[in-house]
Amino acid sequence: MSETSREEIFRVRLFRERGYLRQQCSSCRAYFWSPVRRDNCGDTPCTDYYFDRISIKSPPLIVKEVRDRFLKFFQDRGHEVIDPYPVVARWREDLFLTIASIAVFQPHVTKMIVPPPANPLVIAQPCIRLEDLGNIGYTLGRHLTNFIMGGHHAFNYPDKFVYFTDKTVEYAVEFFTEVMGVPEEELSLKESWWEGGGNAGPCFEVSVGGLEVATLVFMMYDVVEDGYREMPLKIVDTGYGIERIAWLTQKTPTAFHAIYGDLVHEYHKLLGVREPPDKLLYSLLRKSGRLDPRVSENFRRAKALVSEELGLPIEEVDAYVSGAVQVYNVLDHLKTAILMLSDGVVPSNSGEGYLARLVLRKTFRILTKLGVGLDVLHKLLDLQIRYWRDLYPSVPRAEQYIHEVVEVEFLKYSELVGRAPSVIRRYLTKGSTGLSLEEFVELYESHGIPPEEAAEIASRLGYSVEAPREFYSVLASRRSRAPIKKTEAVPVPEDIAKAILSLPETRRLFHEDPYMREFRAKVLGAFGNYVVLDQTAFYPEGGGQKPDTGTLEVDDLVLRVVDVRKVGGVILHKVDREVPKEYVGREVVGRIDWNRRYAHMRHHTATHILLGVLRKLYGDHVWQAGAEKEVTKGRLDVTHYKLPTPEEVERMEREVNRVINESWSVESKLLYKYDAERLYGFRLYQGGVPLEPYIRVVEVGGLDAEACYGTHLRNTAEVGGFKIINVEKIQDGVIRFEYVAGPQLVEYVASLESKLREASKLVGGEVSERLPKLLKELDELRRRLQNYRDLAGKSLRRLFEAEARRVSEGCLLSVVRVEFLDEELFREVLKDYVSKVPEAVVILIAPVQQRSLIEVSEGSTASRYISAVDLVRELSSLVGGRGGGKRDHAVLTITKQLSDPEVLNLSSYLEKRVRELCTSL
RNA sequence: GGGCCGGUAGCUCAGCCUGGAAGAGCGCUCGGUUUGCACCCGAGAGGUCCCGGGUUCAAAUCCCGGCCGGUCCA
Repeated sequence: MSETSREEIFRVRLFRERGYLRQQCSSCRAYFWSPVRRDNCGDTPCTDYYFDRISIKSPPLIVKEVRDRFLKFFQDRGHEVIDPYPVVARWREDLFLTIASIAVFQPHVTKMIVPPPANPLVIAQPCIRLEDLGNIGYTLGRHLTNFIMGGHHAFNYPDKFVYFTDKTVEYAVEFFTEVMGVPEEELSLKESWWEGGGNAGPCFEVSVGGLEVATLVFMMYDVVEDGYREMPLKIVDTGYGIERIAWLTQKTPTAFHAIYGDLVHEYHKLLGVREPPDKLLYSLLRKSGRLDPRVSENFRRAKALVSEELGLPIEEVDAYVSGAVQVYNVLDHLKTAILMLSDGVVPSNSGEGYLARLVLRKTFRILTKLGVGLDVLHKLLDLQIRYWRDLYPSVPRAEQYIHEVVEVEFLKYSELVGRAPSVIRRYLTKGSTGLSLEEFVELYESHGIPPEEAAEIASRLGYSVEAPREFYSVLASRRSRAPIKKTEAVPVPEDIAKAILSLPETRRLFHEDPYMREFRAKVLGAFGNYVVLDQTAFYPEGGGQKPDTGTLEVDDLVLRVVDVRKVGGVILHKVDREVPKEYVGREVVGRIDWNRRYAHMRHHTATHILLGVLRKLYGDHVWQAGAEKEVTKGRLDVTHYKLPTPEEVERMEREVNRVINESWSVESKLLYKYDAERLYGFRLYQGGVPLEPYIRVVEVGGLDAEACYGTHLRNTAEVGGFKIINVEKIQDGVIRFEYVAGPQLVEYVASLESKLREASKLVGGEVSERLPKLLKELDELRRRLQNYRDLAGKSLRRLFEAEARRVSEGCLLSVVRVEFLDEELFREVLKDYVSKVPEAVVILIAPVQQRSLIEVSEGSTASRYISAVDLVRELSSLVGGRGGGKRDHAVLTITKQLSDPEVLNLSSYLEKRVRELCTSL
């Protein structure tokens, strides 16, 4: 975009009409607009904060009041109010969390796949951003990990213009001056450029007294490889900082005071932290405008300035501030965690669950440092849950879950902390000079111990180590930013996918009548092994349901359908042979393998019932994390934080079977996306969010409603029966259920019975009766074997003693031949014997079938004269075989049976040789 | 989804790099000592070294595959 046209965008109607001046900031050189002359752009860090000194007509407003005024303002001006979406962006593949109000409409609306729910619209969207997780508190609340973004949006289509820059700026100025009562001359609109999520556009940053309170983005470009490409859709994307506006009206020393009200005091009390006097905080606030307090150097300077101004010792300022910052962190993080948990996140080691764990662990670290435990944690949670009841309706509904799962997480964290010292000790004994940078990294990445903590524990263990300064940069540089590869498995060969682009959507008979087994259709295309029809009852792989198989008959040719795939709206039948082109246009008769399909339908409907039962039993945090429906069984993975007990599993089975017995009807219907969402909420999207304006909703009584492509039974009774056959934890926070329905249940029982029968046959009677007896027998045999081994050991030892000959002062030689091989026993007896007779040299010769063994063992005295391993090497050159060992113990294995004369020769040679070796010293 | 760490006695762990007889502390049992709070002394029991395969005369140790747990990241 050229400079001039970019400038043009910023020259809006209101500026011309009211004589706003375009000026350049003396500090950041950016251009900005204001009705009066100013030296700077009015945003930090170009100015100090002074919003608390501006006289604003609005009374002090809490967050909820600001939100309501914001919504009402835009509602009065023709915007439809849209209910906020969850903070977990389940509808997006590329995001875990809702980071902005516009995220709600990406990508389906911004890519023009689906129209917006209203146009223009306004939304007060709770958002979570964890980028600043480490900086919370230092900026006194300018940065938060959660906030409400007030967004009014207009989507301008090529053929339908709503409004763009002029109106947007007028709304902003009117809102801040008329509704909030900010004197117009205090408004400053800085020209800027916004980019994110693959889109870009010019924007205004609206500031009041140093505080940026809104951003007005005019999204109009796609970011492409070599620059920008104009979008057909021009979007007004605004973000009003609801919390910041509340801060502006309340003029409290920090945004936390404005957001959390009395909770600030109560949290200080519960955490045992001294609350800093307001005077100190205001002084700090003033200093942190021009200095970015996220830079630790700046933060120190700000505190030094405060100390000077108030005449307080720096240590005191330090103590006050660091305590307060910890409290602010706990306030902020717990609220973020509560919001995530309320929207059904289950903490885990991957996905959005990991982010929830991250936030919680950071909080726990502070709590532990402050010496606060579970009881206080529950009180802290209680206070916030009560405080946010009205503003976030999802919070009170999840109250019990929040308490439970936070406790589970806290206990896990405590275990981690308890493990840390022993882990660090292991690293310290390795190197013993302290901890290297490498080791710090490994401690963090493999064990979750942050460097500060590692250093502290190490120094407690008597090592002087400091957390390396370069740690985080090293860590960051390691993060390979490998692009998220979305290698979508190509369902069909690429050339065929291309070839069918021109074909019309296939009429889906399996949706119109899931019970259709036979149908007539016309061949629209034939590509090698693939056939496209004008309509079909064959279900393509999708939604975890396996595809149908069956036959297609054309004239007298019978094609076996081996696979069915969907590309866009076109359904492809893969058959067992090439289909001649001339078949295009002919009529076919399709027959699907009904037993297979009916089994799929049973397992599919059973899956929906089970999910509904699970959500009823555990709560709304139960989300489908994956599912598969086969002929032999169904499989459902769900998010939950602990393995179900056998009693719970029984209860699930009873509940599902009750639903089956009561013959509930199952309804499928096509609904407009936004109607469906309004009716059922986000629980619809258990299996992902279809990017389509109309959604197929499958509803099982009042129990479950899901967006689903699959084929379902008409009535739950047809499921026939239900049994869970396996429950396991496949990942932290994810539980897998496997189950069978209908006739498969009989198959399952039959296979269990046959296994049991086989086992009974093997043990010779009823398994539960025979097994204890067999075990007892085994025990008895073991005991008896032990007796014989003891006996053998004793006689072996007696042999050593009987054969012992004094060959020299330090050597007592026994050469013993045995006719069996029990290396374990040999070792036991040998070791015991030589440990009691230090002069002993015992040579055991065991000539056994394929493998003869010669084992040399020596007492401590004898091993000073003779090296067992040398002796063995010498022997191997004499009689062959391979072996080795150490000075007091060695083994030689010969891969044949030694003959009696050989053994005799060996014995006399050994005697001679040992005598030689002992006396030569 | 990927990287990294770990799995040895009931518990906490050493041994693994560099292959050669399965170890320590705590706990447990018995005996002595003591009867003041982590007693002390002596003796003893306790092992699928996670599983499977490979290399080797020889594998807890080396290599490959898997399972389980943990952790960091996307």
